[in-house]
Amino acid sequence: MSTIKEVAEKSGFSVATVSRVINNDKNVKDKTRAKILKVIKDLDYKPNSLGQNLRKQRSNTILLVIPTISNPFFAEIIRGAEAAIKKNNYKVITATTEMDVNQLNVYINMLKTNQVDGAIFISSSISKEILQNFVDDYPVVMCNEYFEGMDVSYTTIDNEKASYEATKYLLDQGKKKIAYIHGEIDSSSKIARVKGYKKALEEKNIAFNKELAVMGYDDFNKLRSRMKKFLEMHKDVDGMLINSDIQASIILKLLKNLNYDVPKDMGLVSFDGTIISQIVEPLMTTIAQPMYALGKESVELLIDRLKKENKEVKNVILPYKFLIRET
Amino acid sequence: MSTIKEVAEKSGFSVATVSRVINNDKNVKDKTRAKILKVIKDLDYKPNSLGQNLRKQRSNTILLVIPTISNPFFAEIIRGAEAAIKKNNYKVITATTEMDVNQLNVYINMLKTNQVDGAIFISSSISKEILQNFVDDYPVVMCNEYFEGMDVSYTTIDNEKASYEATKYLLDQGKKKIAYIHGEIDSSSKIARVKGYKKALEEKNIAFNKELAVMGYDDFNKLRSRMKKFLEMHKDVDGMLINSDIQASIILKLLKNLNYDVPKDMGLVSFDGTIISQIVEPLMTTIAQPMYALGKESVELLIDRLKKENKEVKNVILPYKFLIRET
DNA sequence: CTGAAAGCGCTTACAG
DNA sequence: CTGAAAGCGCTTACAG
Repeated sequence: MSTIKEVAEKSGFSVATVSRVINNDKNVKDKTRAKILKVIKDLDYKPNSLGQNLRKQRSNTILLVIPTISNPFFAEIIRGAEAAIKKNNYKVITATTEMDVNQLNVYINMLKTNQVDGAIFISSSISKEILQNFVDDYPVVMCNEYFEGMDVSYTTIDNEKASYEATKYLLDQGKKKIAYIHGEIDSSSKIARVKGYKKALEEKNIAFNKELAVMGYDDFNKLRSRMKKFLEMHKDVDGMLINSDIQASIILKLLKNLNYDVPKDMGLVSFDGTIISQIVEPLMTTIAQPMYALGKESVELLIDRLKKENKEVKNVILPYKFLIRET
Repeated sequence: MSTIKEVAEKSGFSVATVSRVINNDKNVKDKTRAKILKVIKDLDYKPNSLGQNLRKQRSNTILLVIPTISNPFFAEIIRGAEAAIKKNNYKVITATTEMDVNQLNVYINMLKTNQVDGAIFISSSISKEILQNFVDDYPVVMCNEYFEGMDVSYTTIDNEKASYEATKYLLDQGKKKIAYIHGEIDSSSKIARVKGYKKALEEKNIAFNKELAVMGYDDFNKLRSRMKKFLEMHKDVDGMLINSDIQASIILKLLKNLNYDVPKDMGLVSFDGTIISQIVEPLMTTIAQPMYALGKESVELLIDRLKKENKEVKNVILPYKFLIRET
C-alpha cells in the first residue's frame, strides 16, 4: 500500500494538499488537483482509514449487529438497512454476535473508538445491562426490540396486537387449548406477545395456563425434545402460536412425525413470514414482519441522529401483515 | 473514552509504562503493574484499536466474508470458523457482501490497512479478477471454492465425486432424464459438479444434453418462473441435481404445486445438507457438506500462515456425506 | 491556493 | 525497571 507521503513526493506537492484533494476541498487549483489525482491513480493509492478515522474521529461507517446468521429473518432486515446506508453514502459493516459477549465487545469497542459512527442492534443482539453502559454516549438504534425505560430510538411492530390477532384467529377456528411457544430471552417483544395472547384468551373467558407457555429453544435438538415431552403431557393442545418461522418449521415436522393432522389436529401460527414459512408443507400461517422496512427505518433513525447531532429519541411502529395460509 | 494519556497521568507513570502493562510486557515492576491496572479498571479504559493497529501494523483480527446471509449454509461455516478463531485468541469480524462490489472493497480495504490481519473468502464472496490484485500481498484463504491457477490456500469438498455419486444414485433409482440446476457463477465447484454429472451420465451411455443444465437463480421468483418454463418444455425430466438446499426447497414446492409426485415422478438431490433439507416434505436427499469443518479448517490454514509468515499454499479436501432420505 | 506543524492514540527502540 | 521521543497515516487550523 502506498501512503499519502508517497503521493506527495511523487506529485511534488505537500501531504496537506494531497489530503485536500482526497477530501474534495475546493481550495485546490484545478491543475494541481489533476496532477495529484493522476499520481493517486498511478499508485493505486487508497487512504488508510485507520489514520483517517483516528484523526477525524469519525468513519462514515454504520455497524449492523445481528444475533446470528442462522435465521433468514435477519437477512431481509440487513438488506433493507444496507440499501438505506448506501443511499446515504455511508459505509456498512455487518456483524454477528452468535450470543457471545466477547464478540459483542469487539463490536462495541469499534463504536467507542470511532471505527464506526453508530450502531444498530437488531433483535436480541444486545442485553439491556450491556447497552446501558454506553447508550447515552454513542449513536445507537435498536431494531425490532427495545428496552423499557431506556432512552433509545427503535423500530418494531405492534407485537401485542399481532399476537392477539393470531391467537384470536386460532380461537375462531374452533381451537380450544392454545400453547404459546416463546423465545429464550425476556425481551420486550416476548412480553408484548404474551400480553396479546392472554388478552385474546381472556376475551373468550379462557384462563391463562402457565404450563402452556413453553420455552422455544433456538437449538433445534433441544426444541424438538422439549416439544415432544410437552405434546405427550398435553395431548389436548390443538393450537400453537410460535415465536419464529424456524421454530415453527421444526415443530411442524415433529407434529407430522407424531401423526398429527395440521391444521385439523393442530392449528399453527408463526411469527416472521420468512422464506421458511413458504417452503414448508402445509404453508405456514404467519405474522409477516416488515423486515426490509425495519432495517431501512432503523438506518434512517440513526443517520438522522448522526447528521443532526441531537439526541432526540424516536420510535417507529411499522405495520405487519397477518397471512392466513394453510396451518 | 479515556485514553492512555489519562491513565498515565492518573497513575503517575509514563504512557510507555502504561502501554507495557497493556501489552503484558514482563519488564514492569509488580507494584507498578498493580497500580496501573487499578487506574485502568477505575477509568474503564480500553485501548483504542485504531491507534494500536496503526502503530503495530496488525490487529489480531480475522475477517470472514460471506456472499449473503440469506443462505443458512454459511451459518454453520461461520460457526466453525469463529470457534477456531477464538481458540487461537484472535478476534473476528464477519462481513457480508450481498454481491456488492463496493461493499467488498470496504472489506478489502480493511485488509490493506491492517484493520484485519487476514481474510477468509467464503464461496463466491469474491471473484478471481478482484482477488488477483492482492492475493500475493495479504494473507487470504478461500473456503469452499478456489480459482484455477491461483496460489491461494483453500478448503473444499470433492465436488466432482459428490456430483457423480448423486447423479449415479438418481440413475440407479431408474431415472432416465436428469437435469442439473447449477449456480449463477462459473465457479470451481460448479465446473467440478458438471464434470461429475457428465461422468455419471456417460457411464450409462447417456449423452450430455446442454438444455438440461439450467441456471438456478438465487432470486426465488426468478428461479420459480425459470423452472416452471423448463418443466413445461421438458415434461420427461424425472430427476434433478440441484445446486443448493434453498433452491431445491423452492423447486420442491413448485413441483408439488404442479402435482408432481416426489420422488416417483421426480427424484431430487440437493447440495449442502442444511436445516432446510430437514424441514421440507418429503425430506430432501442431499450431499451434506462438512460446513463446520470447512470454517474451522479454513481458519487453521490462515492462522498457520499468519504465524509462520511463510506463503506456503495448502489445500484441504474435506469429506462430505451423501444422505439418502426421501426424495 | 499551498505548506509546515501539531496531534488523533498508540508502541517500541533507545538510553539510562 | 522506566521515560522521552519518534512515528504509524492521516487532517486541519494557521500562516502566508
